[in-house]
Amino acid sequence: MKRTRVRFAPSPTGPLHMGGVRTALYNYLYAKQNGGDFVLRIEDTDSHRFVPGAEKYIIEALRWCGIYPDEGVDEQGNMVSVKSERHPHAPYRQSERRAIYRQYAEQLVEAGWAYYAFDSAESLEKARADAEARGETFIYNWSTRERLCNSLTMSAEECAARLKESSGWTVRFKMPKDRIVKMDDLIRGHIEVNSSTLDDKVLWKRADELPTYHLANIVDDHLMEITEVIRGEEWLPSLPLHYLLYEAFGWERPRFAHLSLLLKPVGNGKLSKRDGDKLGFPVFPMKWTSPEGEVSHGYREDGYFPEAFINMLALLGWNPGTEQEIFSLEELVKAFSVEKVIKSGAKFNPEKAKWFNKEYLRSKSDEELAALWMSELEERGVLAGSRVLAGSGVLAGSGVLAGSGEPSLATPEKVREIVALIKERATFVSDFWNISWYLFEAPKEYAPKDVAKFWKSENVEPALQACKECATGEELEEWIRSRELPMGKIMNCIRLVLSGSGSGLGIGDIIRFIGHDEVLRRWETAVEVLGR
RNA sequence: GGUGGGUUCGUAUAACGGUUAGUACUCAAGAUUCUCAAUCUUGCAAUAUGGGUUCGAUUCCCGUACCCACUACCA
Repeated sequence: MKRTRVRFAPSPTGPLHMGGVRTALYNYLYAKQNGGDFVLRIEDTDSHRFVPGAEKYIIEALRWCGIYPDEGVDEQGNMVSVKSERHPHAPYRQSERRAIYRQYAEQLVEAGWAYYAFDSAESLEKARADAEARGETFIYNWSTRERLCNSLTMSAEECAARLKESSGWTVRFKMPKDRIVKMDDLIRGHIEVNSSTLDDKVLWKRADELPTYHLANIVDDHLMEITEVIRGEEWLPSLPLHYLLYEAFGWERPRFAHLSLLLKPVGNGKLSKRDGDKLGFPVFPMKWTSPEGEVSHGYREDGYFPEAFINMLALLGWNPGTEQEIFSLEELVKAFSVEKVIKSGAKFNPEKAKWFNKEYLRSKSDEELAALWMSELEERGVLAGSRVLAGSGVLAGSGVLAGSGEPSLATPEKVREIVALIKERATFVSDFWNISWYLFEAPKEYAPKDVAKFWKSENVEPALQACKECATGEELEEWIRSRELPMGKIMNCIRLVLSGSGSGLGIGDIIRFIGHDEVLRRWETAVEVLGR
């Protein structure tokens, strides 16, 4: 049995988007499930579209997701250029492999599977325009190659002379006429295409003296002993070419699986960078700043847990056939199967992404969540031991957590207790503050709508009296009940005083955290601001 | 235009050719609570379309419509 080897081969033309992450994930799951290798290869044969930083971003993004390539990337997160036991197929960047490809292009020409073409960009453009004028479509293949400028239409001498000139040349694949190419896809099943409809694809580019994707890809997949190619659907139309290339080289071909595309949440079409910015959700795993300075959101910075992100992505276009929805990476490795990958494109649903994060958030321990929240609390200056407000150098004195009666700051212990109280109400750690800020600071203003509703003397007087006499939520309830006063109205009046609005945590909980003295202090402020 | 792929509630999806077409998200209602959130219960809501094969079709075949991808010396 051959060892399973798959690869993820992105092009560093920009940040990896979530569709790319999903492709990488499926490859990774497939490799691990079969005890095989997951290789990362960088396909940078397009020198014009190269974007600095993109490669680094891709590697970092995969690491954030917990996807570590077995081959191609070293422990420091750099692409490997030198062969070693761990990385026997180095280099893994195609630009560093340029010397390898040339011979294969020539081999194909010698074997009659390809030919040299000398047509200028202008002449091809003209041919296209002429065809269009006649209402036809120009296609460089069996139907036209006899009339164009290539090694098939000129003498060997002339061709040799042309090759010596600096004018440049390309190598084109000589797509056979009328061959039914029979293909099999792990996801889509059997597919047949008549080769007559295909064109003579350029294999070797004159422009930068590099192979095109098609050549480099097949050569590298062969050299790197790839057994399964799992890639995006956009490659399906070139699958016949790739089949024929394997045949031309006489190589055993890998098995193929073409993944459907990720579609935008509304309307049609594939998910693009623009949609995210427009509809307010990230399409990238991490924040990305383009060389021009344009910033795009990332799941990481927006507060998503990598496990939630990965889980959500895994179920977008695949499901195990059971009703389980929450999967760890290890569970995904066990449950995944390419055959169950959905054929049709999946519209991405940002709401569901949030739901996943919420699920993961509540499954985390209070300690872990508290730890994640600490830096924000520190910046806000409400933490015991962090006296200085970030940037301002002002002493933090507004913290009022229960204790001595003097304004006091939150201890890690308190923070953990607060987290336990609020985590079920949050989707992100960044929601915590909005939910619980009034446990750390006294409200400075009061929601007008709730003031109008609850700040009435028939509520205010008993509410104040109750707060003076009771130290806990239970006592308060008993106090109100025994006097047969309207519970909701009185409680909301108190909540208004304590939190500045008519909605939020339970009164008992608030009092427990801020203490009785602080309750009375907040009453003083409220009466001052709102009158009686 | 050509070639290929696709089509089950709004979204993601389930259903050996036999199910009251299931589940989750969203939404709505009710329960609960001092409010909100959470939670629980209930509800709304789908097999694109026309033929065929079959005792029986979401499932198999053909046509149509619609959507997507590809159609570069991009990947």
